[in-house]
Amino acid sequence: MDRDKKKVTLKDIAARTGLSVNTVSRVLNKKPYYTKEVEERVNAACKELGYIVDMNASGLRSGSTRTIAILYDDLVNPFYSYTTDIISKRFEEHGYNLIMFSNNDRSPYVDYEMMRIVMARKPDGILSFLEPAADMVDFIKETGIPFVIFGRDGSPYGMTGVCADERGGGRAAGEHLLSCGYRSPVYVGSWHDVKVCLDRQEGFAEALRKEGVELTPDRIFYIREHDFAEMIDRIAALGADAVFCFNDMIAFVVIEALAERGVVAGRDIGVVGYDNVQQMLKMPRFITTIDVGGHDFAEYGAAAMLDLLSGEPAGMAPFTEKHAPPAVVQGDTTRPRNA
Amino acid sequence: MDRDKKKVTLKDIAARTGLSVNTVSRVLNKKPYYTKEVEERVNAACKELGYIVDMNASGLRSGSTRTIAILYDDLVNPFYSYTTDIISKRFEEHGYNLIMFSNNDRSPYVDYEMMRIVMARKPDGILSFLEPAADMVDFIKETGIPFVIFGRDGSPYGMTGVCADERGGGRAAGEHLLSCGYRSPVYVGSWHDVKVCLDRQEGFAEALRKEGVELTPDRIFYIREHDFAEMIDRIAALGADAVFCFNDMIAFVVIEALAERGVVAGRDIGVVGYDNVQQMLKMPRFITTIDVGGHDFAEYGAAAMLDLLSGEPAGMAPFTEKHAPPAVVQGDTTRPRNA
DNA sequence: CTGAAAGCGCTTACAG
DNA sequence: CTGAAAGCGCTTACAG
Repeated sequence: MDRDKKKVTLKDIAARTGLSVNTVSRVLNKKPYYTKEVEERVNAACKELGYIVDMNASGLRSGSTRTIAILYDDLVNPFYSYTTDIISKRFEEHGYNLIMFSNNDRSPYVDYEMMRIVMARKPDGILSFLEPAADMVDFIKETGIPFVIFGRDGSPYGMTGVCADERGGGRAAGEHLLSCGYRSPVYVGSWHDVKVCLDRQEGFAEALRKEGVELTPDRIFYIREHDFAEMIDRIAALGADAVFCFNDMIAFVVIEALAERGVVAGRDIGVVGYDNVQQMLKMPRFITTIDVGGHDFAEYGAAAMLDLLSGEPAGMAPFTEKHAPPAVVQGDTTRPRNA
Repeated sequence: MDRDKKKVTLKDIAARTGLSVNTVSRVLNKKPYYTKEVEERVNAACKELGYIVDMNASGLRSGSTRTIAILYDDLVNPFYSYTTDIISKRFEEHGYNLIMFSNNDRSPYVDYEMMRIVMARKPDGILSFLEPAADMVDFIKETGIPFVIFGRDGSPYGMTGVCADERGGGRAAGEHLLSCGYRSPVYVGSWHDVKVCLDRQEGFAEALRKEGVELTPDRIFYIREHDFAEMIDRIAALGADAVFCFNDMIAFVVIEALAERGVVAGRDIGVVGYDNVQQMLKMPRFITTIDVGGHDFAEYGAAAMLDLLSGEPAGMAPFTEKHAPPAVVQGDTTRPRNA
């Protein structure tokens, strides 16, 4: 293993073995037609010289870079980092590496500026935690690159999306709050135009309506579109007795802000989040949340992408058909109230 | 913007403008020597045809791929995802993209198998949350690729490492536990051979010793090397009244396991973590932990890498010289005891 | 200021 | 079964 400071290329292996670069390449890529003896000579020389393939050169010629782009807005949310961790491991097993692209929290959308940077890397596939902007849908399809939207419904775009039963999750949250005796809840979403956000909202409203509680527009907030302090003030002013949040990260900041006003979650107000990130972090249970089965969900997303990459249609059964529906995980932030 | 399904290359722009690919390339890379008129023609054609550079081809020829490799073992730990998020944003501003490499939690080390896969991508720089394995130090140096170890001391390897005052953090934890009246603490580290883990341990032991409390070997555990259940049993059997954990993620599982045995953190036993991940997640404060200033720390790491990439020596002042020392953040998991 | 040629390190046809 | 040639899409010297 006497490696040189200068980089070792196929040419060096060819010279060392007396073979052509062509043959060396064929052996390393396990293409048919070479003798056992040649194979051993090549492998010995590679080991001896410390040969490492250049995937950039390989990708340029072959058209496949063996990379997957991951598009996200907030890696700190454990829902994303947990999913990314699992997905990256699965991809690495298949010889793919992940390239990360953050939209710097600008919006919940993949826009042209972002796609430019992504396309410059010529990924074999794109896994996005963001929905495509309306004017990007055709662009993305025309690239011909497998595109999987994770945690978002793909059907509005005619794309492969991996999501769970979002309405069902919202309903579960609503039913839980009602069963605890909360009668005056509000919803805190992320963005008004993100479909999963609306799905959870509608499922939530549906469950409330069934019991005669109306989720009127003044009880619906989008944290990314409101001034935060003002939003908290209005929730307090409404005399809300419960908050259903689009996800746990939103719930955390809401709980914190309410606490600063002396309103304690679980005691003075009920709070339900979504995603069960405390389990992903192996934290002691704290928040009442909706669990969609994060581990299986991530695996399912990885499988969807690998299917597309192997040229198969994304004809997977929806996640909800093969897995348990979203379920309430009871924490300290909701409790039965004296009616 | 009538883009074609087939990819648009410099050749197409050259044909469209009547210039050579050479000139087009020079304009796009803002190399000196071209007229304003040529520049405008090139830009118009690029926009019209939807040209996007191929960074693989560019990197192959120029020798710089504009990518940074990130090496990690556990992206779910918010200390890593938070840092990665900040670093990736900073790098993207400078035209670099991140490629992720997980060692699948095998060990706290970068080994040859991992470096092979990394090197195949020809990154311009490597930012590692893992220390290099002993036999990898020379190999890594010989690559000539800027290598920054984040959250780890680089000096044992003669490499650039970004870490805070780890001994000081351990001391702070020890002093805090003593000041609360805990007299019989244990330490739960990660791996016995990771320097920061030992540094925190030694700082901790030092603070205890000063007050006549000895951290004997039977009171030191490494979670990655012990059977977990057995470790918890032994902590209970020792009659420990406090636990200092290497980081918050370890503290979380320890708190959970103790709770299952009816030992409640904050009530029956004091627990101190490290990193203040609850703040990174904007969660309500829960655990007592040591804060090193995560945001500045990440920025500092990004700056160290960017310095190296621009050819400057990594002659930065140690993080601790320019920032506040590690400090205790009081949570619910420790409280003053009746002496 | 612009262009023709060479070459980065591979893989892909195509010959033999 | 192996090799010589071409080419992926760029950028880098080098001419003019």
